[in-house]
Amino acid sequence: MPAKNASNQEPLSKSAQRRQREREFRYQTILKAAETLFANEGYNMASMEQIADAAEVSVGAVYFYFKNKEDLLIQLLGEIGYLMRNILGRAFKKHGADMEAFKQAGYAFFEDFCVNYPEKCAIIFRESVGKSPEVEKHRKELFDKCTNDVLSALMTVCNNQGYKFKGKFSAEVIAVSIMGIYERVAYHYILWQNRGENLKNIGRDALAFILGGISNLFEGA
Amino acid sequence: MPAKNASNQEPLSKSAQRRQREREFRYQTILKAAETLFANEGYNMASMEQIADAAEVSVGAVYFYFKNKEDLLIQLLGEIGYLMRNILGRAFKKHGADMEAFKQAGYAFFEDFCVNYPEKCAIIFRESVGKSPEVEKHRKELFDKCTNDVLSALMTVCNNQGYKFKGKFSAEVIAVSIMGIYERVAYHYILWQNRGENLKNIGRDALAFILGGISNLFEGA
Amino acid sequence: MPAKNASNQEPLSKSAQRRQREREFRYQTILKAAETLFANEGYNMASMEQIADAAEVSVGAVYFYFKNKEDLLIQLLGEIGYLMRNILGRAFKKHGADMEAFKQAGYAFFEDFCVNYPEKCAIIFRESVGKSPEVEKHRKELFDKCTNDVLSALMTVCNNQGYKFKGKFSAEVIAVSIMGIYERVAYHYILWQNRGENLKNIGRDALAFILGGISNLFEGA
Amino acid sequence: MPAKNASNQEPLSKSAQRRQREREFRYQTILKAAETLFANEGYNMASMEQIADAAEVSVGAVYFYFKNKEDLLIQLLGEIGYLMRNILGRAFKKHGADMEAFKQAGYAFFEDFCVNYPEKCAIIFRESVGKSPEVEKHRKELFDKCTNDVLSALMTVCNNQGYKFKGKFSAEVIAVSIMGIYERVAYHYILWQNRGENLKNIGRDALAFILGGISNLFEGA
DNA sequence: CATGAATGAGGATTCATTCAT
DNA sequence: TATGAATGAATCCTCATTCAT
Repeated sequence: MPAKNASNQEPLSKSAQRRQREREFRYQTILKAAETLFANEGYNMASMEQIADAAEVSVGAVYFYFKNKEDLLIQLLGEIGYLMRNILGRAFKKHGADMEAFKQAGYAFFEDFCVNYPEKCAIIFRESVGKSPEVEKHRKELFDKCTNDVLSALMTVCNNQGYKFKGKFSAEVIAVSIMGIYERVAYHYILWQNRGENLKNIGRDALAFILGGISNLFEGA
Repeated sequence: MPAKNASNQEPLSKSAQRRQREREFRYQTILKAAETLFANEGYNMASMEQIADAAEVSVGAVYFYFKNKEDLLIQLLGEIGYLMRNILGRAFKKHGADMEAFKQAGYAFFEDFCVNYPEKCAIIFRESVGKSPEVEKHRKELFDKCTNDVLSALMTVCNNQGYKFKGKFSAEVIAVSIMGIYERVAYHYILWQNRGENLKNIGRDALAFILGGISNLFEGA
Repeated sequence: MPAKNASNQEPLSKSAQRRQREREFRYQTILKAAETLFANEGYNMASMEQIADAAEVSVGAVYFYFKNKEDLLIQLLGEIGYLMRNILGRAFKKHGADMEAFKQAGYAFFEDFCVNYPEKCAIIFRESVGKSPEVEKHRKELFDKCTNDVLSALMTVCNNQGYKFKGKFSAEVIAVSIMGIYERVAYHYILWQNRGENLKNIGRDALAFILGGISNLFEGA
Repeated sequence: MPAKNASNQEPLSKSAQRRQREREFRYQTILKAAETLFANEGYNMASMEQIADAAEVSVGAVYFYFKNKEDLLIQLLGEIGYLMRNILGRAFKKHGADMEAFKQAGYAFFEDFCVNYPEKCAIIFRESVGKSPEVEKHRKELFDKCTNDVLSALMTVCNNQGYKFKGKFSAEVIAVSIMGIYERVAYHYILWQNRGENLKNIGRDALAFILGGISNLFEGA
């Protein structure tokens, strides 16, 4: 992630390459340690020393790779958001970008993202909430991107399948609502009830609800 | 709220009554100060001294009425949750407990609760998230109650209007989803975009989406 | 104890007498509550509110009867010291003020004072130590009085039995030493080992040691 | 004292050695500052900030070396106890472990320990009394060790000199009594009367008393 | 690059004491 | 006299951050 030497195009020496690899490895090790601690102890409770200990580096090293504690959370938010959008986006494209694909993307969110990465769920949906203006800004940006993803997907489906929105319903509100469903269902069943094993069925019900809501707003659906 | 002398049925003396009133008044003053500061500065940034200053009392007085800072947040959560459920519940009952009433309750959430009490929105949806196990417990309890309210309302509508759920869709998942929509729409448009003036239309779109989703899961709707 | 109206010799009215009695009763109730709490929770840990609660009076009432928390401890020290010296003194006089009487006084300390009043032991030997210059002053005065009691008793025995101190041994050092034995034996077996039931035998051993020490310093013993 | 790297046997690098030394030095500096302040101002009155100031470090540094204020007192108790037992033990062994040695050990307590370290006297005999259950536990452990030292010494003398205790006198009670004499004589003449210069003679009188008490309990002494 | 000791501002909390009623 | 709400100074402790080695 940290792009040292980004513009410099001369090939790196062997040892420089190794150092580059080690650097990247350390960066990820620390980030992973922070993720685990933030998720399990809470952002506020997890101290930089604990994070350093868990990553088996010194406190100073953490500050070498990250500006400060907030930065750790922001980077985490970035990586988790990237992964989440990837999982959803890939599922959508893989199934042909029609309404069925939209559903499959929803399933992927629950079954691939939430079930496999409960700690990442805890970070985006719980630990990054209400922390600081800076974090909130990044959080907003991430959620806006996701909302736009959903919105684009909806539009794509419209175009591909010849649907049209009935009346003046704001598609953005629909997208925001869908995000809300994803978020709270994940929070409720993963973070509060720890029922990962049931999430497949839960996700199917949620998607049935969502698709019902969408189809009702279309003409000729 | 603090029920001194709850079981004791002898009528209070005049001066005791006045003290009781002043007591209640102080309690509310401090709670209001905390609400404002938590919403605007953030729970972590707001210090007990600031709260005391804002309420025009001493730090000690805050600790006389509340066990600690966490308790302040928990009481706030309780009062806000009570108000929110009241607004929704009243709107539902007033309109006859049918699907129309369900919709009106949703409108009430957006138009009466969110628009009039943006700070309370900030507390339940942002500042109380991921704070401590104790706060989280109370948050979960509140959201569980709300989910149950929605669930009961759905069931009532079913019975009153002779609807039946198509297939095995879990009504609980639907209820959780609806809560998710309420929460994120409020967060997005009130806390992030500060578009209280548009919330009426936004709420109508959200409700159209929700009702569409519900009706699609009913037989004979 | 609090001698209101000490010099005024006109006989008190009935109601004034009753008030006087009630006043005395309250004073003792509070002092007893403080004793129990100081002994069991420790002087520092026991709050004035706890003391007031235990005595079933208001905080203000405690301050009506006692100047401050320190005063509570000082009064306690006074009363306990008075009781302890009484027990020892009476035993000494009752047995004729000879060496046997000295021994009996020692037995009385262990068997009558320590065994019956472990909380008072905790106050004089533990809770009043190292608290404040003022308390320490009173503690010193009390121990000085006790040391003098022992010293006088020794001298009385000398005179009565025709003994004389061998050489230049300071009788005061002996008296201080004896006080030290009393104190630490009480502390060790009552406060640390809670072995009140064995204290009779323990006291006998201690006294055998003390008497041996004394007799060795006498000529013609 | 703080044994970083205790098991690791590889020789430390030069700079690591220096760090180790500095670490140890700081630790002792802080402890010394605490000792002085506890002894002169009292444990309760001495604030962590004062201690930090006196040691010329930051408050944080104090907490880097010690868990909390209580820990400071406990470590102090440990070091002082170690020193005191060493002084006594060495004197006893140096003089041949007979009754004369026992007496010399007593002299050493008064003349070497009390006179040279009045502040340490204040800590063990005054400032550590009745502070908290944790401190009291350590205090008890220390006094138990001392009592055992005295007991062992007595037994050694018995064996070496062919003495036997007359009757059933509990040697433990004698040991506790001797500790009591040491403690109160030190408290009385050092902490209350500040008569260090007379302590030599005072100690001799106390020891005469003790030895008299002991010899009287022996057969064939 | 890595280390980890040192910093010190900041904040929550306590509790003896006061005083209006 | 009695009450108990109110005060606010005092203090312990945390922990993100820095920087000399």
